[in-house]
Amino acid sequence: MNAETPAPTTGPGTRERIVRATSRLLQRQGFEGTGIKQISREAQATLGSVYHFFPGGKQELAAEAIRHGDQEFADLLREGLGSTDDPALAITACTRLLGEALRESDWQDGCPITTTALETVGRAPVIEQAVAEAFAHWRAVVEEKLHGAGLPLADARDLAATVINTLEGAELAAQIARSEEPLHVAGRHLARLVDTYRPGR
Amino acid sequence: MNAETPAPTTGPGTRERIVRATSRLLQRQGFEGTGIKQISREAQATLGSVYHFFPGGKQELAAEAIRHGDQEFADLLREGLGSTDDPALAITACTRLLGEALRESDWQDGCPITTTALETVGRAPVIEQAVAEAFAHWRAVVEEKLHGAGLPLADARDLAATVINTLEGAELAAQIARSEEPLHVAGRHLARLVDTYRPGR
DNA sequence: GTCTATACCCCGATAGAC
DNA sequence: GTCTATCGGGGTATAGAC
Repeated sequence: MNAETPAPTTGPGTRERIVRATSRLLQRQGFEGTGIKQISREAQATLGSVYHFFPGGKQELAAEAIRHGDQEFADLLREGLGSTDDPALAITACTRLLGEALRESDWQDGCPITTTALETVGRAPVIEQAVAEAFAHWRAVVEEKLHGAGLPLADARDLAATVINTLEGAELAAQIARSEEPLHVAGRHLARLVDTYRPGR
Repeated sequence: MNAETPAPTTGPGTRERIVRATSRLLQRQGFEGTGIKQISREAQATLGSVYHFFPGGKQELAAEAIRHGDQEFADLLREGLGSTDDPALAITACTRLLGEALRESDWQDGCPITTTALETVGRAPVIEQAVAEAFAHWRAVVEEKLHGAGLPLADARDLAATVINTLEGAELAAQIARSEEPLHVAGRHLARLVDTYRPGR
């Protein structure tokens, strides 16, 4: 069923190096600010290889990179949410992880897909689709945590949306201010909000 | 003190047309996706005029456009916040205004500065400065409303940050989903959060 | 699958006439 | 202040050898 048969002892194959490099560049420079030549350079692949794997050009490549960023961010959410049973504390754990990653990258590595998402609203359907799926995925991860902790499904769903949206906004603010504080404040407020929906208070 | 002496009966002058066109284009296409030639075309000005008024080139022009968008967004916030004394209801009024504007523009006109802000993090100081001032301005507008409604100053300050950040994230989600719902959910959650800080409950 | 060369276009910025 | 012409470089994408 799987057509891929990579060599056993080598590192990531060409296709994967291209996707990874694209994901990182889109995160830091956005779609319009990133060139395919730059991608091929950073991925240590030739331009011919890029178009061999992604005949749809820059848009197809960006859509695949968005899916890569989707998984990356979901992994971070799962790590934070899995650190404790308490749903409110679990969310503040996420804000802490996000703040640390942001500081360590000198405030460069924010959400891996937001910049590209904004640049392509209403003008690149394949990318928009990948973006919409990523956000839905992240909301589902949070919703599952909140519902699993005893919150009614409808509340968990709405709260998950606001959790993701507030994390997005706070991460942007943290990048602009070059400070983890907006994320920490968001963590406290989200925890407080979630607690108002808890059965046992 | 003021060097400007515009003709009395004419419309906006060349400089202002350029700034307005730039602001709209940055809102919809971002910094890297917008060309100076396109700006001069839409502003009905020549390339020479653009560089006459903005010798610092694209960055200086973008910084000025950010300041324009700053005022625009602040005006919308003041309109929403001024619609009622109740601070929680005032915030939901803002989400309603944002949702209407978004829908009317076919989900194109989100926050006027976010895309450019993200694209230029850590790489264009004059733009970053204008962006930081805009966000501080918006937080101050919300903070004043909350403090004026009786919230302690420290609470009002922190809440204002989360209000702005959540509005940013919800607006992004609304553009992606092509739906006002994320903004409405954000409005309900923010109102609920603010209410937990109110003295009289 | 990988590589080079290249077609064709638009970019930001400048020069200098009017 | 306005306008046109142009410079040098980089953009996406393709062709075709190996």
